[in-house]
Amino acid sequence: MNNLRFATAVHILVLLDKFRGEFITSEFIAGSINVNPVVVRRELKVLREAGLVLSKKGKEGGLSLLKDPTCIHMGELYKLVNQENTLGRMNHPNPACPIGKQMNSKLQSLFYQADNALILTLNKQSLADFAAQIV
Amino acid sequence: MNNLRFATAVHILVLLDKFRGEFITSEFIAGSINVNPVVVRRELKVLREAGLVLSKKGKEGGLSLLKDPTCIHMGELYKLVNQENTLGRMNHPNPACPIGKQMNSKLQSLFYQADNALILTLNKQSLADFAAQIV
DNA sequence: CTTAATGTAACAAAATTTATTACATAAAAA
DNA sequence: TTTTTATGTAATAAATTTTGTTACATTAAG
Repeated sequence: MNNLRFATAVHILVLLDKFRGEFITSEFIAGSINVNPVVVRRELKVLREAGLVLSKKGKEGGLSLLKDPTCIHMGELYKLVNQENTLGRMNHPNPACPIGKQMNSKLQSLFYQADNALILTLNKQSLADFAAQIV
Repeated sequence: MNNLRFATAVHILVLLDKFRGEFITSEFIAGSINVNPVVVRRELKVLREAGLVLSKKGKEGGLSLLKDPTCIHMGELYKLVNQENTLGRMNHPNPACPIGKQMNSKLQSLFYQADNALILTLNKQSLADFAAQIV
């Protein structure tokens, strides 16, 4: 997760929360985040497909928050934008090594536990909670 | 953390644990992990500087576990190999945007909380615990 | 019909990560 | 003392991932 996706997704959702009821453009969002609009649209696709966001095409179109921000939890969002293991990738150990060949199955369960614990922690905070910190 | 560093560090330490008392070479470790020996030595540098590992140069040299494996905790190890935020990087929002300009300080504290929770979870498991799963 | 928006593919550029080569240094053993 | 075998690390190359950009199809309001 050495990327900007979580930060970008949160930023998008906070803006949508602050402009609840209205439609704002990806251009506007991109201007606030300071990235290319296409990057924003790519992230919006994920949010839309997860049912968090509504998009309206054409003139007077734009984006709008679809789901209740008190029901959008940060862990859920993290899972959405990060499909990989939080603790990173795994090697492909030498199958001829009796120790190495057992490594990945044990790492996998450690990674799984860690991901779950992280998501549970993040789920304690909703988008509404987070956005409320921003005046 | 979209890299192999944590998996690599754990693998190294498990091998050192299994060969406790002996010196094993970075070449041997690399052979088990299936990576270049230089990658292993780079990681060993971090482990050595943190006092986990002892290295002996020259003929008959190699690596050996220095610290008691029941006192090496996974969270500590994770911190060692991952200096960045677990939840990723942050954008550089437009300072002219009243919402955007507040984003990073709030994200920073969320990131901090998440990192702490993750490390606490990982610290419940020691190297000894982890290695014991591997016969 | 014009205008202004999303949606996406295709490609380019940048940044990060891993692999490799080369060689200095150290220490044991012949 | 010389040879052998290790670590340590710099420098560079290659691969992969991430982000940026361009282009254009599609959609809908006015």
